[in-house]
Amino acid sequence: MESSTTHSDNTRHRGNRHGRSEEARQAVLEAADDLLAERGFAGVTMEGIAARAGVAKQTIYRWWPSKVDVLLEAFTEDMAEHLTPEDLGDLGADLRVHLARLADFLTESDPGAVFRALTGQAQHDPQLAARLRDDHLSHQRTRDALPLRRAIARGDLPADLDVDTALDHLVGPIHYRVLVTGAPVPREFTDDLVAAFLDRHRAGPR
Amino acid sequence: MESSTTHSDNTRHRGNRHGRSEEARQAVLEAADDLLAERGFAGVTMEGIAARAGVAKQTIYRWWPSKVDVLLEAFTEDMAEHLTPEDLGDLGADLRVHLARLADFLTESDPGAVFRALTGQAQHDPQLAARLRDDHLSHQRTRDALPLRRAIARGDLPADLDVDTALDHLVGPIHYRVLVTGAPVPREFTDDLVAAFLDRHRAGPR
Amino acid sequence: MESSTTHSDNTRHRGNRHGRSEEARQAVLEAADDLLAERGFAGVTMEGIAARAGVAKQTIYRWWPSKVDVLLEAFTEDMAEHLTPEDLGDLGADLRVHLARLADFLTESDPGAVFRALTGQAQHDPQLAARLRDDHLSHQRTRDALPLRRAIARGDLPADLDVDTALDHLVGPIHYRVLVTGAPVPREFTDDLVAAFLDRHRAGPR
Amino acid sequence: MESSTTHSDNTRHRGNRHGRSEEARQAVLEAADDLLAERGFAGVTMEGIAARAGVAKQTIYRWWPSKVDVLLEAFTEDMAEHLTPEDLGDLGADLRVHLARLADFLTESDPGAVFRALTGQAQHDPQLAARLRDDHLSHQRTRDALPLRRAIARGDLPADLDVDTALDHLVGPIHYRVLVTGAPVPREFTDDLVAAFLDRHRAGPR
DNA sequence: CATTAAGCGAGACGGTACGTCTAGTCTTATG
DNA sequence: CATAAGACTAGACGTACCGTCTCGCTTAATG
Repeated sequence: MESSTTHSDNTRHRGNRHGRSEEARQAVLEAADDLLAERGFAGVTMEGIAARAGVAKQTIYRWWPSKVDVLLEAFTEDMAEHLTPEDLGDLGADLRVHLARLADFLTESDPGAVFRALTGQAQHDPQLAARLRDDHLSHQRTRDALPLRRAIARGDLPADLDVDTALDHLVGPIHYRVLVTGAPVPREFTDDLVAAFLDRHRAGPR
Repeated sequence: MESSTTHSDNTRHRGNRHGRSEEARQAVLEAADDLLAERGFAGVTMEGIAARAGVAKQTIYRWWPSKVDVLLEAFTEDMAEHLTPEDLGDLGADLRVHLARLADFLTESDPGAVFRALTGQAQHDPQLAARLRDDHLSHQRTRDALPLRRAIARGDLPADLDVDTALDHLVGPIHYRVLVTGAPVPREFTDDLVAAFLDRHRAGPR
Repeated sequence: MESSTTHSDNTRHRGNRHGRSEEARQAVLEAADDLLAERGFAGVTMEGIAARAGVAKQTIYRWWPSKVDVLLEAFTEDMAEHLTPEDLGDLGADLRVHLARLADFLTESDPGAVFRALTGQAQHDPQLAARLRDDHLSHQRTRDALPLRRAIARGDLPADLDVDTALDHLVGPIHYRVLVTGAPVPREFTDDLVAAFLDRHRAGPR
Repeated sequence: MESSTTHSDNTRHRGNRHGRSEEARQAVLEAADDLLAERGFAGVTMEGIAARAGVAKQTIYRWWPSKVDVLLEAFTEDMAEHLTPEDLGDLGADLRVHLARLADFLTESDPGAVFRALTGQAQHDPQLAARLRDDHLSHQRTRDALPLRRAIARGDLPADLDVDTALDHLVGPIHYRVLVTGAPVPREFTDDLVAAFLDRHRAGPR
């Protein structure tokens, strides 16, 4: 939350040679988030963000190339702490909790809505798609994989498990419902995904 | 002015008391398709379609409410015959072939690109999402389900199988790769999906 | 005042394939005039004209390249009938009346204010200067010369009079006061200009 | 870095408690002049001057209220020595030389171009008009009047001559050509103005 | 000789207007 | 009566300057 200003007094600067105004930055990110929530992606415009944030358009263009960059930063800031799976010491429990939280994040939360919008826009914009993958998705997949890696370390899963493919089987159907069919993603659905995964990979060898 | 219309009368009407011009309709659909292929979704504009099709904007608005409707109709027309699973008499074979064709359709084909664009846009537009589901997705899911229903009829799958959930497990990871991670979807991946499904549901009765 | 529409009913069209909207044209010209009168040249902006005229900016740009073109057209329309010297049959009387009216036009009238603004702007813009000269000034000088030409025809002035130079002597000091010194241009001043001219050119030969 | 500062200390201060930086002042004036010459009045912007002069915008605003003030100062500095009529002891000769130099100044010189631009801008800005009159024009008119006043003192012109009006007759047509018609102002034209003046005012007493 | 205060370059800020683009509506003449 | 043509209102786009505001540096007179 502490921007890279050199001084550390309580007086908030409003933009000068030390760098940008943290105040303006926050106002822009919040305005973008609010507009997305209230009016949808098409309702997020540079003019709208500027007006709502009480900021000049040029200030937005100075720091963000486009409105998706604003949303991307807002998104990154919002989630950060979210969606890191707990370590309950049990693969099944870890996965059940994590997938349920993932489903909830994607379908219910505000940052989840931003994610859906950005993923939608990424279908039209390969550069955005790449940025989403590099800046966000790769980290999330690393977090998603934690329960599997811990289970492998414990010997609860075979050491040669194809983790990437396993993740796709686990989270793919959730994203599919969210992005394509629009069907709800209840706890039974995520639990069943975990059950299918455990059936195959843990029951087999034992 | 000579477009590839399907009918072959020598007298081409251009819109009059006989009803709408098939010529104009085809020109619009093709122009929209071409623009999507050449310049991406943002490059598809009503003005652009009209200019390219040699058609007045009003003519487009008369028959289609928005540009996504044009794309939707072009898409529907294009796919129709695609993606109806064959009946080889064997569940595993049916699914393997079908999922491989689905993956190929989504990642390689022109209508697949339209589908990705429309699904992307549907994230911003709930009405489009509903229309996509009603006009297209529901039919596709019915087709996707055919191998499962045949297997149930044959007794190769339990009668109480939750077909919807099963479909989500089968096609969800494919869509996830296509829409989210951008990873390729090779034959091994789709075959593995089928293997996981068969392990779980056919091994049981054995 | 009758624009070049082909039909002649009383129904005012609002822009279609027959051509532009006369309604919009008039609204733009009036708005520009009003703004110049109320807020000065800097207060005349494309956005301001559009807002005041209840017209889209694009409509202005469609027909006029810049705000000075709008003012130029407004000016041309406004003056037309003005400043054609009467024929009283007497050189002195003709000139005295005409110069007095010219002075009044330049210092008091609304179109005179537009003329001053345009002439001011022409100092920054050679193209505007050329257009002002070609479209307006040359015609005005032809009108200004009428009394002289009639006097020559009557034999009241020598046939070899340098009319251009004579005009400069007559109207130059008036413009100088208006544009440079800002001094008032009373009737005595214009009458004196005429007296000086007559002293030299008519009194001499006789 | 070597600018033409008037003081000649070896240590050039760059602005401190002793007062403003002469270096910065000169750089600003030169930059404004250069921009006017190269890009016209519209090309003279505060940002442009600052960038070209290597000076902060604030420094300009600290000393000049607007860009026309910068130009006005540059202009005043440039002309000063120009356009003071010589005393040849003969009214006709004095006037002929002076008007020719005036015409040349207005049409050919760099400061003449600045004068035209400022006079143009003054049509849009009454405050600038007043300042131009007070700071510059009044002095110039005093200088212009010198030959007349000397002739009056010598008895070559009537003591009750209306000097102001006489000046308007002499220099008005020149300014009119420069500012309005754009016609050239050759020596014959200025000589003829003098001839007309002498005819009227010197011939009388004869 | 350290302090202090003014001028400086730098540059971010809230704004306004620019000129362009596309959306979606409307009107008319043609076939 | 559907069409091509195209003018219309509306509003977002991204850019250029405006004039204001810190900020940290430099510098010379003051204490």
